[in-house]
Amino acid sequence: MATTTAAQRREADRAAYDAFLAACPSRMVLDRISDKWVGLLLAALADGPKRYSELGRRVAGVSPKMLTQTLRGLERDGLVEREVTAAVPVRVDYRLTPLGAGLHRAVLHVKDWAEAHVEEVLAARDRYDSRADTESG
Amino acid sequence: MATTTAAQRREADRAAYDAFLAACPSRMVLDRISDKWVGLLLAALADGPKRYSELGRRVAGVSPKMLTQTLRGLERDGLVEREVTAAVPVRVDYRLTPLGAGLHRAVLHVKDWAEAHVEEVLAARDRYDSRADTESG
DNA sequence: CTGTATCCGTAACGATACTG
DNA sequence: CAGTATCGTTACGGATACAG
Repeated sequence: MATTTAAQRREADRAAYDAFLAACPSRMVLDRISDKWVGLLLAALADGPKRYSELGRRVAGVSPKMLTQTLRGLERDGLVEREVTAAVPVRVDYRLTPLGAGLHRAVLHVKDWAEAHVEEVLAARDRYDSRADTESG
Repeated sequence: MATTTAAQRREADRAAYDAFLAACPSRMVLDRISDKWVGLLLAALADGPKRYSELGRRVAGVSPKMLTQTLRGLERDGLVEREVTAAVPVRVDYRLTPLGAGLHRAVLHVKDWAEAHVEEVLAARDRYDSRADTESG
């Protein structure tokens, strides 16, 4: 009965592995910041609290659904704080918590690396693509 | 004819915005590391070169397709190097380039933050979920 | 051993309309 | 203003079979 070994082995691995990942802090955070809008939102909130609609304008292109959804996720993780002011038109402000600010700083390191090395990456990309062209021709 | 203003405005914004994002270094890198397997591969390669199948085992659960696809993306960006040894069973090793090692270090900052603050995040999450339960009850 | 090509299911995302 | 609910699409990831 070794005919399904590879597939079943992978499946078994994946089970144990998923459990492991659920407890893996870096994986959890990587998942968070990999959300399409999280990085933008963190940046948008970095220089002070913003209203819901203000955020909608700052990250240009986000739908209400994704804005709310992303904000909720961030709020759940204690990264942003939601403050409701019960005025005539309701007013809601979002702000980074200290925790959220910390994450933002960590992500900033990645951003710094990116800005410092983007040219090298782009150059590598060009080289790779040219090579691919050459080899197919 | 202002009935479609909001939608069309968003669409227009998104066009300009996508162009902007394409040139945004941090966005580009965030997109890279948001690839489900990039983080794991970076970590797997951090302590030295590995063979294709070795990587497959280290990141337990990855399919050949995703392994190759991710490796190719990394190689294209100059983050990993692929070395083929034309032996009887073909042998292929992958290693981090200096560029790739640099990115790994940047991501490590995020990992460090994650490990330092995972408990706070988890606590926040519990609090949020309890609150949600309470409010619906 | 090291991939490549194909098919398929899921889940993320986006657009829209509607509510408090 | 600040969301929520629903629907459609699409792109990502996984399984499988096959090739060099």
